[in-house]
Amino acid sequence: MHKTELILNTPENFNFIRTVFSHGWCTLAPFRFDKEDKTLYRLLILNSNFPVLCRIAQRGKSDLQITATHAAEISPRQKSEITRQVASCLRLTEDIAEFYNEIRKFPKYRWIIRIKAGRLLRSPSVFEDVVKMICTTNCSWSLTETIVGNLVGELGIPFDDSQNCFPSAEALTSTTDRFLRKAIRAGYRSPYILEFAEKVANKKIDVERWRSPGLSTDSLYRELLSIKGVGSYAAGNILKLLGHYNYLGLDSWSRGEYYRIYHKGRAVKDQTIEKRYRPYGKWKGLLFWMEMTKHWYDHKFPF
DNA sequence: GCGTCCAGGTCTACC
DNA sequence: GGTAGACCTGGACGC
Repeated sequence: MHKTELILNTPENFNFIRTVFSHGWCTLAPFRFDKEDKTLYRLLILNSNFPVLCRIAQRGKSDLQITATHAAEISPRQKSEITRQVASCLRLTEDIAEFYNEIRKFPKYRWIIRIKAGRLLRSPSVFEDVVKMICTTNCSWSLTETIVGNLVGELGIPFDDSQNCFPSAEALTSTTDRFLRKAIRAGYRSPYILEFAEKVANKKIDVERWRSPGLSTDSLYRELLSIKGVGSYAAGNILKLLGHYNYLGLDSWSRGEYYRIYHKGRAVKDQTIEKRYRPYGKWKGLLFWMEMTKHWYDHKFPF
């Protein structure tokens, strides 16, 4: 195996741990976080079929150190592709300052600026984020981990005996509904995953384009809802990973947190929740998520 | 050990 | 546009 050391500069308002722990993605394969060493591990794919294991850790105040392990020498272009993918996962190029400027007007939310939170970890590809989001619907987190772990273990390109990359759309289309149900345990989500993978593999939709700047949030939301298995919860949260925060993406967990924080556990209509966050405009989805997960930062990350 | 309920929803049919 | 019922799985819970 070959090793390559890379340095990634980070913005002043970036916090590595807050970003890794922004939601549960860091526990889903092929992400892995070592809490002892405060190190994020991630398998990346270069040139469609060349796996690279990245060990990502804080180095000093404003740098990340990436230790890439790979089976053959890599070119300068491949090195820059590694840093590009890691930067994209950690949202390093996203201008979070605009969000901070907006919430600075509200003293109760200044804690977000103080701890440099607000960047949400995402996958190297939109395809992976969408598949994973479908796998979070209507089930426990442990089942999501099982389904994603099985997808990676059964269909991903192997890096070594114990670690695989996230499978491509093409790899998923080579399977069957029965395989996804029985071997992957994806249940009724199986035809949804298969249909989405087929659309991507056959280039009927170009989901990676969704990360392009300047796209209309509402048209992206409608496009997401047209994917079978993606409803308002999934679409709202996929949008957050695309850098659009206009939708709350409510689910039973976040509703429960809202009821607990604002209504002593009593259920209220979704419209009531929407109304509370309306003043925050295009940032309301991000602000909602930060507020519902504040206790993770105060106490302990639950995953 | 077994049955029931429900969890970080969505789809379809029906009104 | 609103609602009811079906849908996979697996862990928690009561008996």
